[in-house]
Amino acid sequence: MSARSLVVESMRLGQFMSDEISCALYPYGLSIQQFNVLRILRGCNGAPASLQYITSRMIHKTSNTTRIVDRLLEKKLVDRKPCLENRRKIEISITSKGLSLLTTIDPVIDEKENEVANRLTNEELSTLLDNYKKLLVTL
Amino acid sequence: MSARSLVVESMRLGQFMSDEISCALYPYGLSIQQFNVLRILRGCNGAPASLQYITSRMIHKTSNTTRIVDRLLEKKLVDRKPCLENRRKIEISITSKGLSLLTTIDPVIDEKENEVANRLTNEELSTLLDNYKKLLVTL
DNA sequence: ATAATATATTTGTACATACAACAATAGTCG
DNA sequence: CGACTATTGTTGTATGTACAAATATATTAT
Repeated sequence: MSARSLVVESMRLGQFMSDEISCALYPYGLSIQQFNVLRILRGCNGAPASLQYITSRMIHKTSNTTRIVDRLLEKKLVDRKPCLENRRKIEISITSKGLSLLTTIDPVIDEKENEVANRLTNEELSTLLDNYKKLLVTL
Repeated sequence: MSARSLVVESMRLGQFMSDEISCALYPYGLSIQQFNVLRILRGCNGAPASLQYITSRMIHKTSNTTRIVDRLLEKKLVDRKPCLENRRKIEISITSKGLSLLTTIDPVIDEKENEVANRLTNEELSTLLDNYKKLLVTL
């Protein structure tokens, strides 16, 4: 009985978290995946990233990074250049417009994240994250 | 720091669970949402369900139930009839073909669910589900 | 009874997901 | 070099997600 609940409730919680963040992002015109890509790029500290690298960091591994980056390009939040050393690759980097949008959004997301996390004690939170790790092992 | 992890890791785990189930369903030509709807209908024990009822039970509340039911109809796994008492409503029920497909799939999904759940002790599992409830409260 | 409102479902559009096929380039080995 | 294979990214198609508008019917209030 609990086995089924575990799967269903984990999906439900994941969806809930996703909804909370999507909702907070709505006023800024970003989808959660677009936001995710922007944060990955910011994490590169100026170094350009390949599509492959971005994909490897995304939550939904099979989502189509090409097209998500296309939309960020249209909004001029990222730049895309061919890589000179390896012409199969492209180099993607966040623009200053992208960085400043993230700076605006950061506190909103932080607050949302804290609001949810505060429903648990620190000990509960740490135990929960430990259990996530046990569950996430891919065999 | 853990607050951000909580959100991201909850999404990651939800995605992982979803992937596991989707993958198990692949040979049967059902998406996870289609499977979900079939199980909801089976739970009705013969009583027909409205679209509204089905939507209320789904994990992704905003998904478009009309179109998911359309695909189940094409596969003849469900029936759709206008409701005589209330002509705005439609009555959806699972067909015997749908029921027998579920019977085939059940053990496969059960095994997958147990495989994941067995990574935790019963106590860990029960604590985890309790914490899910605390997190899922909609304010 | 008519108008206003609420309910139940469908349709439209943009975006995302999942999978597979394709094209271009790079690396390897005869 | 030339064929083979691997890597990197793009494109196509079907399905699903998210939101809003439209349609049809039912209910409520005047």
